[in-house]
Amino acid sequence: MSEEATILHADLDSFYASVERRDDPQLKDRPVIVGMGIVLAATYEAKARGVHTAMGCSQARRLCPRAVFVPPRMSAYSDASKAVFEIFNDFAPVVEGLSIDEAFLDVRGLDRFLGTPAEIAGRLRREVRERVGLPITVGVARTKFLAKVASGVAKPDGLLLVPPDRELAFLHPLPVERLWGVGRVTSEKLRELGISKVGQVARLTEEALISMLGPATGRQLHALSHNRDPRRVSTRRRRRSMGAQRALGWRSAKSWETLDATLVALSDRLGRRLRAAHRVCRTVALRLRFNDSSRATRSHTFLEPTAQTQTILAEARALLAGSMDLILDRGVTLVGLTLTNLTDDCPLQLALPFERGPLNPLDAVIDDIRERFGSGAITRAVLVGRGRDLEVPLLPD
DNA sequence: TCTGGGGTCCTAGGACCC
DNA sequence: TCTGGGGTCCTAGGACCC
Repeated sequence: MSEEATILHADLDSFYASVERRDDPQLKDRPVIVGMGIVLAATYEAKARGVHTAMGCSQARRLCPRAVFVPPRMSAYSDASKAVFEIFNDFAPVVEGLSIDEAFLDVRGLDRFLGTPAEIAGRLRREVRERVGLPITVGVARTKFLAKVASGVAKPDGLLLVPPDRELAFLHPLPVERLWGVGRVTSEKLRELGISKVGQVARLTEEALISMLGPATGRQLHALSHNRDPRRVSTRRRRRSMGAQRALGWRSAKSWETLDATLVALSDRLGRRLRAAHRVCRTVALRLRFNDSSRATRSHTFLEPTAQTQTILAEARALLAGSMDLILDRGVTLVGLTLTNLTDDCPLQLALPFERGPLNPLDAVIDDIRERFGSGAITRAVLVGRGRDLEVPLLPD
């Protein structure tokens, strides 16, 4: 871990709404809200009036009558995102995208070429403004966590560097909701105990936090409240699941034909995405939401991975049929499919017994494949692990 | 304050294996 | 046959993130 603040967290402000404002000069001086039905993004004038994402549009209109409502244009946002990430890549050798509109950049060791981290952050903001026409906020700190907190505090259109000797003085007065992993439930638990500031969390022992919030959350909050975050900036890990869902509207009866048509559409969409990504899945999960806001998940794991729409659809239908009682009882408002246990769709995949021993297991696997298929059979190897797959370049003998 | 669509990770119980 | 210890995989639910 670097001793200096060299990690940047760059986050586009009100991304969708800013793109709309950039593309339509008439929106310059008015609050902009993107969404149909619910709010997907809102400019800061609208947010100041209490509008936030996932809020119903009718309520947003009441709170902010002057706002212009715009339907989303996903392809425009995707293009803008690509242009911004190109700039990110000009500024740092390692860029870790977190979503369509934010990324971590590690700028250590670039002083002589590009300037100090603060100078780099300033230039990055100017470039994004000039070349793509969008406002962006950048936080700079020694850890990923603190860089993200810094950008959150500096929003909108800001730049904030937290010097290493000011970290805890900056962090401890902030509300607990700034900690990564504190959402509605954890925040309520903490506030019931009279804990509302990060500094108060930092004064608790790890054992106390674990007994209050469970091992994972307890350990994480203890570490973060002391700004202990050893994660390095690294290029994005592989996706571990792929999903699609459809809201069916509220409190109206749905026919089985409607539900089945929804499953057909979702399976088709996911099958296409899976094949386009050259991946296969082994588990299909059906997700349901009901009139009373309760949820249920039903899943099935195949023996062999698949990317076929028909296989996915058949399993989705079986899972839906198995949930008939629940659906009749509670009324369904949302249907989703999630595919997990994703792996690469390799033309040849072998699972070989893995024995511990002095021999490098990868060498043993490679030898085995060469023995069976000839020495030219292997062009690349992918080690499938829990968190990420590792691609290993192989040199010919 | 009941709401979209896309994700990640954790927990816990049961089946099964050595 | 019973009991113990250690491990993996599957399923279901939940919290959290943008």
